[in-house]
Amino acid sequence: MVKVDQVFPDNEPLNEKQRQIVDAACKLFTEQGYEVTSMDKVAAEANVSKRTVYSYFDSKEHLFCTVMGGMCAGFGEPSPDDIDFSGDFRTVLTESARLILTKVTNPEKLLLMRTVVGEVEQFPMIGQTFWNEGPGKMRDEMANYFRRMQEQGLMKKSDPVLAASRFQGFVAGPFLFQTLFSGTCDWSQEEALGTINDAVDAFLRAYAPD
Amino acid sequence: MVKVDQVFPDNEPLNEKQRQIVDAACKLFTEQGYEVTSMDKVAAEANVSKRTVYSYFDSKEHLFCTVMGGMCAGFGEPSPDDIDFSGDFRTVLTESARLILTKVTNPEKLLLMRTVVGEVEQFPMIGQTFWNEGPGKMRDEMANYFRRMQEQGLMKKSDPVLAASRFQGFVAGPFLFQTLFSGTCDWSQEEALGTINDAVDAFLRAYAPD
DNA sequence: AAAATTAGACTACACCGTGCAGTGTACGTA
DNA sequence: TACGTACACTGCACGGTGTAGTCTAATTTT
Repeated sequence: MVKVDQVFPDNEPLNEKQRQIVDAACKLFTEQGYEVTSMDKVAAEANVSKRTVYSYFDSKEHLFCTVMGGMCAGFGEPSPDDIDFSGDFRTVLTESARLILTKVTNPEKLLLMRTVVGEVEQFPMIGQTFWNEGPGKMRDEMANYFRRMQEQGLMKKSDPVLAASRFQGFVAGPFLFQTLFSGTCDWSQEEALGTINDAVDAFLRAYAPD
Repeated sequence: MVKVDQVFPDNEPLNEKQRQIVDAACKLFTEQGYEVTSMDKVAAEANVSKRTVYSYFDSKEHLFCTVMGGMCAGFGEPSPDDIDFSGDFRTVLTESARLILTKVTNPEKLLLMRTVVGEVEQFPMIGQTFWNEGPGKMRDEMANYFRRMQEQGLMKKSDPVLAASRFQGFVAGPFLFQTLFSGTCDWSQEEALGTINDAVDAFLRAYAPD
């Protein structure tokens, strides 16, 4: 089993052929999953011979872990580190909600999420990486922020990690659950982004300091 | 493509062999997914010859849709219909949160959820069925309840469907997202159930009438 | 010229779905 | 009791297909 942290071992930029292969693999793996995607399809989609694919990647597993590791890192962008946590509570929550919703309503990121969920049983490291780079990181950053806010008396006392995940669920749940499970969604991307104020207002009512 | 609503066409009880096959298929499909599960494995797990499997199910697709349809129906149990919506707001919310969390922390139901997410691209009907029997039904029942509460002035005015999905995300998000994406969870099942009051209190603060 | 890349054949294997000969069992008939 | 029959089931082999990964000889690029 190839480990995700073995991929991209150095920071050498990918050459053109590698780029084509990785792009094709990203597309096919996220659209069809690991099993259904064959190395022949990858080579064809990349306009490259199968032998060239194998000259850069030892095996299908290796290729899969490489591209998934890269996409998990990409999922983390834009990063919660970019959020300005110095504004007032409402502003920070609004900015955070926007970050969450742009990801959760992005079609490519949704394909990635679906693939991660579908393959995490066979490739546990992928799930760990995705979580650590994406929702887990966001959750922990927000939890730290909530902790500071509570210490300053600007937020109701409560478990910061739990509150942070509740915020994520509160903001993203309505769109993410339906999209993941049913493959469709009652709301468009614009409608989803239009619910940010509603979510922030409600969350503020729940977590305003006593 | 076999449609889910073609499965279990009549209500004849399954005989013993059928039961063995369906049980084995449920186990393997949810543990490994559609592609990795072979009909030979199903037959072996069911202690039945492959020929017998094919005497009851025309194809692998047919078997998959049958067992997934059955499991989606099973996911709906216990049903939101069983909730007593006549109690006060807090009681109904607590009961609903318990229903959600017992499902979301149930290992077998988690395997089913993961499989649905993973295969919904290849089998869209499965996703529809799962949604309609499970989270979608719960959401709509709660939305109707919220609408009635708002009409009676017992709940803050807001989009009932959105509020219902927010409730689901608020209650289940902290555990479901991490379990689905990373394959692990920071909280045990007991700890998750222990957060019900916290969730209900916070939700009540957010949606108390003006 | 040397290195990279190509197309395509090839191996070894797994899988889906079928065909078939033979076994076990229940039940009806002499 | 003895026989015959219907029927479900088994075990195994097989055709056709798809796939991971290798090999080679030719071609292109540097």
